[in-house]
Amino acid sequence: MDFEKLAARLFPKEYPALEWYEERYPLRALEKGAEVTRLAPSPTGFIHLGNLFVAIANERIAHESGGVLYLRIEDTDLKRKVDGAVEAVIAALKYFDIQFDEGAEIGGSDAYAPWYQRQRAEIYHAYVKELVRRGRAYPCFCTEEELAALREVQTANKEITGYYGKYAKWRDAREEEVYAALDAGKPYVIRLRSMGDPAHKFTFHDEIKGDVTVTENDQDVVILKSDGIPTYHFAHAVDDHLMRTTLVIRGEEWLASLPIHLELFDTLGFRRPKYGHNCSLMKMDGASKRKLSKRKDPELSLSFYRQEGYHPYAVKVYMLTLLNSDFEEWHLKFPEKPLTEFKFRISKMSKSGALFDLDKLNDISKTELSRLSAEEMLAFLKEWAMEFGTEEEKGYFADEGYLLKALTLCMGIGGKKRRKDFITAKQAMEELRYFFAAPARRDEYRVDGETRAAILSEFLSSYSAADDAQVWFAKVKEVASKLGFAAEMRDYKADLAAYKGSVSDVAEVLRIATTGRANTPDLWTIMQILGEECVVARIKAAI
RNA sequence: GGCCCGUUGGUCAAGCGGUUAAGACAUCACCCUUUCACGGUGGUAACAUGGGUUCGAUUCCCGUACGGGUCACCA
Repeated sequence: MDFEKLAARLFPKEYPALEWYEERYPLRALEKGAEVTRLAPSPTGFIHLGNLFVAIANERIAHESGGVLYLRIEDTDLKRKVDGAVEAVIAALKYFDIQFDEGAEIGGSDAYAPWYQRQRAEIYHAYVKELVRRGRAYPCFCTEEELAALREVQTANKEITGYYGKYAKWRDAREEEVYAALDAGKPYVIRLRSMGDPAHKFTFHDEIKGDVTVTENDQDVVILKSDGIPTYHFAHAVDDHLMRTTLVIRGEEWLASLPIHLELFDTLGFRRPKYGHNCSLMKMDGASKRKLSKRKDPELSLSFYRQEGYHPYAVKVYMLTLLNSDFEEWHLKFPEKPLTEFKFRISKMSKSGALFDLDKLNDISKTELSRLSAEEMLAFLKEWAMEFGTEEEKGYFADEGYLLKALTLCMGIGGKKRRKDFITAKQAMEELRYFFAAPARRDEYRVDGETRAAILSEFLSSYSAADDAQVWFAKVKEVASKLGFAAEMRDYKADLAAYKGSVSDVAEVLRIATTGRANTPDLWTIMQILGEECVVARIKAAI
């Protein structure tokens, strides 16, 4: 077989010599030890927690080592492409504070562009042509049906499935056959002529998994699809080499195809990058664990967390606690320190998959939200409400001073005495509702209507917004004793039968009448914020 | 099914041949308290399993079980 002739036939176009690409995309001038990492999503428009998980690891390692994080778009599969997906992915990652240095739509250096694989077709062709010329790649005219039939036979014979060795029909096809097929205009793919020996196993050092045994690849994998676009495997090799990636951190689902990638790097004469295959985030599905899936877990998409109003910082903190086991302790010790000061290490990443724990995320969210200053909280709530809130909720921001007051005095935001009432912005807006709207009663009264009316009227008769907290509560106690409730909890507990209830029952009636709910922050404070007129009106309405 | 990876409380996890086997979340009890939230104190709860190696194995080796990943012209 005349490979030179075949290469010219397959790729009539003259491409620059491969050395030209090496010079066009030179080694990056970075400090020793600096890692170049990347995120390479395919534009399906869907990005979930698992993607963020990997993204944070890549970002931390690149930036902590003084390196670079870039964004490449793997749009080689037309079937999966969704319009506007790239923008959606970038927006989602930006929301969670993933800072790229360069890449698609990032606006940094374009020295290693283009960033979309579809725009890199010529580069791939130049390399494939060279491979054909060297006899290391060849055209294959098998149809999908033929390949499916082959798979069936192999499965029936309990052999390894795939296109390899004696099953690689076009691997050593005669020249006439190849040209006949070409002349007939048959569609074809280009395959790698693998030189691997499946009997040969070797140890590969993975940055996360440690030493793993891998078997040499002997599959003549497709490197160029019939539409002239490379498969992931080939694009990975060419792009990560030319973009000078030093460390590839990706999901462990890629570990199985590592032998292919290694052979590709080697036959192309590229220096292999380091690899770290991290475990996927898992989720309980009935009684068993399984990795997060785009299709099955829409509630795990990043947009879901935005809609719910989880604070991006909290999500990031949670991801980091899963990513590096000692992060949680560090963050507990230095809650004020910026996350970037934590010594993130790839070696501290877990080898086994972690189960996503919503309880834990919620706890972290409450804590982080309670640490926000009132102004930060206001800004956070506003941003969320303007995008996802109801019209009513948007209206809460008409008087920001009032909302700020409610947040500070009542919810204890930004103060010393912190409450942890809120998990999400969505929930916070619901909790804040009674500051703005007449209470829709959510919780039921426990005392009967008659007593209730008596309590409320009695309270109203002496209520004054000018009273301080002590005086106010003393008056509530008076109402209690007047109506047969214990003014002191101590007395009540000592002799349950002697009273109709305690002052807490009286307070509950007042609380529900003014806010609609049995559980709220300090009632006196709430009344101070609402103002006398409003309180009186609400209580009257309740009577 | 073949190949690869993993297995410490319900969950995330420290541990790297000798420990009363950390810590966090969840859970339970109590304290604080006009409710809730916060905070405090304490409790329940774990080395998958069988063999080795060793004076001694959670830790090292082998098998078994269980869980996960992967076997495309998808990434």
